[in-house]
Formats: sequence, C-alpha cells, structure tokens
Amino acid sequence: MGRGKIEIKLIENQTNRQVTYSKRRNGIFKKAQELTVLCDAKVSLIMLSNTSKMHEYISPTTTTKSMYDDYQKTMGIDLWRTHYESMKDTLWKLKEINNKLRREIRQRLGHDLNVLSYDDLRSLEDKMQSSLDAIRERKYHVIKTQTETTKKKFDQEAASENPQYCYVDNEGDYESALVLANGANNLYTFQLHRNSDQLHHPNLHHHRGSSLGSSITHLHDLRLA
Amino acid sequence: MGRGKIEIKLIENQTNRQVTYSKRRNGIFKKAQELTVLCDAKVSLIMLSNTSKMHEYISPTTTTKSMYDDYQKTMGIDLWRTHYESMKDTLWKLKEINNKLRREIRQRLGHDLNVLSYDDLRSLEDKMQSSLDAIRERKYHVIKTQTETTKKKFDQEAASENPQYCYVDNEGDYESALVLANGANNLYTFQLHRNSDQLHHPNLHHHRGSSLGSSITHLHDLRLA
DNA sequence: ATCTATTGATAACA
DNA sequence: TTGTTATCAATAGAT
Repeated sequence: MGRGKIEIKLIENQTNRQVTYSKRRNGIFKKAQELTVLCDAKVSLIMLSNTSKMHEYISPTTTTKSMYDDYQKTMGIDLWRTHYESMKDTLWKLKEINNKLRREIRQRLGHDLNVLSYDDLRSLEDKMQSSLDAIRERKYHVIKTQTETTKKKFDQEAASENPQYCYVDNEGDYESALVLANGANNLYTFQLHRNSDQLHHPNLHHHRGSSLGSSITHLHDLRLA
Repeated sequence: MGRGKIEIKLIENQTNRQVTYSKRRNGIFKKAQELTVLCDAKVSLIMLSNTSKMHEYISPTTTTKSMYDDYQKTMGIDLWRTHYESMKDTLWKLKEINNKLRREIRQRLGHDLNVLSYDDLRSLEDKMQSSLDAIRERKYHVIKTQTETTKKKFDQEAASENPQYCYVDNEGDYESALVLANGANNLYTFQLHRNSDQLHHPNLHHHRGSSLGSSITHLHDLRLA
C-alpha cells in the first residue's frame, strides 16, 4: 500500500527496513489504540526490532503484567510459578540432605555425640572400627602394591611404554545414590519450556505466524475451541 | 476506511462492535505478521475482548514467554530472573557440597579408598582412630551418667518436679556453617514483584494509550532514551 | 460471510 | 529522521 506493491518478505536494504519498521510499528500501535477504544478491548503489544530495540503498547485500562497474568491463567499452565515451586522444593530437599550428611560426618568425627543413645554409640563404634579396619587393610595393600610396582618398573625399565588406564572418578555412584532424585538431577540444565503447540483452551485463540503470508486471514480464523 | 469515516470512540451497538472487533483484530494480526517478516522483528500481541475472549499473535521466531522475559529484562526490574539465577546457583553449590560430603562419608566408611595415597590413608586412619576414641569415651560417659541418673531419680522420687532443660537440636550450627549461604535462606518466601511504574530504560519505548485518540502519532514517538 | 465505496496506511522519493 | 503523495490495503456499512 504505497507507490508500489511489495512482497511480504525480508527487506534486504537495511535502511529501508528500518524506515518500514518504524512506520509500520506506528501503524500497528495506532490500530491497537483504536481497537482498544472502539471495542473496549485490552491489548498488550510488545515488539522487538532486529536491532533489539523494544517497543510496547498497552491499553490504558490494564497493565502488561496483568495481561500476561491473564494469558497464563487462560493457558492454564503457569510455567513460571510451576518452575519456581519445583526449584524451591528441590532446594529444600537438598538442604535437608545436606544437614543429615553433615550430622553424620560430625558424629563420625566424634562430635555431637550427646544426642546418641548408648546403643547408637555402640553401633557407631562398631561401624567405625570396621571402617578403620578397612582403611588399615587398604593402607597395607597400597604400600605392598607400591613396592611391587616399583620393583616391576625397575624390571621393565627399557621396555616400551604401556597404555595407561586412569581411574576416573565421575561420581556416578553418588549421583545414583541420591535419594531425592525425583527429577532433581535434571534441574541444573532445564530451561523454561517452549509453549510447544499447545494445550488448547476454549478461550485462547492462538495465532502463530505462518512462514509465508498467504491466506493469513484464514489463519487468524483458526478457532481452537 | 470504509463506506464512511468513523469517530474513534466506543461503538455502542453491540453487534457492530463485535464485528468491528473481529475484523480489526485480524487486520492487526496480519500487520504483525507482515512486520515480523518484512523487518525481522519479534512481536507478541495479546488481545482481550470485552467479552473476555483472548487472542494471541506471536512471531514464529520466538515465544510469548521469551518475549515477556525480554520485556522484563529490558525493564530492568526482572526480579524473577535474578532470583531464578541465584536459585540455580545455590542448587549447584548444594549439589557440589553434597557430593563432597558423600565422598567423605564413603571414605570414612572404608569405601572408595583407592583414590587415596598412602599418606592420605595414614592420616585418615589417625583421624578415625581419634574419632573412635571419642565415641568410646562418650559411650562410657553415657553409661556412667545413666547409672548416676537412675540413682538420683531414685533418691528424689518424692520431690517436686523440676523444670526440664531440654536439649534443642535446632541445627543452628550447621546452618551457619553452610558456605553457600549467600542469601539462600530467604529464597523460600519471595514472590514475584509487580512491575511498579516504571524504570525507564534506553531500549524500551513505552506507549501507553491516551484516554482519547488525538495526536496518537506523537504519542508513539515518545522516546524515553 | 461477502461485497465495494471509501478511508486509511504506506513505499518510494525528496 | 520527517514530509509528501501516488498507490495499495483495510474496512464500514450494506447485503
């Protein structure tokens, strides 16, 4: 709608694109404004240019936050809050586990024994004794192996180099031992989910842009109800 | 732009209003679509009719949530993101600490000793021995005290009841020992804040609808930069 | 819904 | 960026 018809495709000329963006943006703002007044509607309109400049229109009778709250309500899936609650939960559980671990360690260190009964103490003593035995055994094993290794090395001094089998401590066992594991393991990488298409709700009419603009009008008529 | 010019004011006729809403809504959607394509922009458009029906357009290159996140970021008052990042951080730290604690415990249990050197093992053995000594000492103390208490109780059988000083294990020490504690303690109660009006940001151009439509164009030109 | 007369938006240009 | 204007696009009112 100007001196010549244009195709709806990316405007390659940077300057031209900028100008068009600015003009059309204002056009849409105006139309949003008019709709608000003419039809007593509420409109929230956020636009982000390819140069990352943001522009907003919001109907005077509402706020952007309120509109997005309504939106979420209509969608019936408050991703933000759900996410938040689940994180809080995980934090709490981790903290609990931490405290238990700390207490156990302290008791094994010989501290904070006052809360333990005589039987507890005797049981702990036994466990500690057998742990100590294991440590001693290992100690002897190490010194023995070390000696053997030294000898062996000495023997093979001129031989070719062997491939080395390194011990990799990847904590795998501890991970799987996590009692709390109800999905918590994944919490460190999760992202907010895409509104992957889409929980349909009678009052939400969702219009996703099609890659090309043919029959856009019909696109907009999609009723998901 | 039709058979006759219309004033931009509420359309009184209900049916007429409905029709106009529907037509203009689609018009705006189309324009949003075109802007998206022509200018490589991202648009989030949410409309709520006076009959509480909601309609949405979102550019295919983004999501409503993402747009709103960006919006909040631009507003510079995105407490949610701040909190979210800090929670993620805390979760990570807790997990690390947990793993360390687990490893320590396992070693004290006499497992996973293969990674320890001979010196480590000797040191661990010493520590375990002294812990064990402490536990034994406590054990003897407990049994001795128990005996005394029984005796005392027996002696005071008819006396009036004494106030009891209960030992309260409130974990206070463990709490304060938490290295990660950077604000984590308060994380369980915070709420999302309102976008209280309004920190102006160079990259956010905010267009609030005026109550009447005069000089709308100039309204849209408000640059807060 | 669909049809047009008409107004409105805007592409190209300055 | 802003303004002008020849065109194209949206839509008001009617059907």
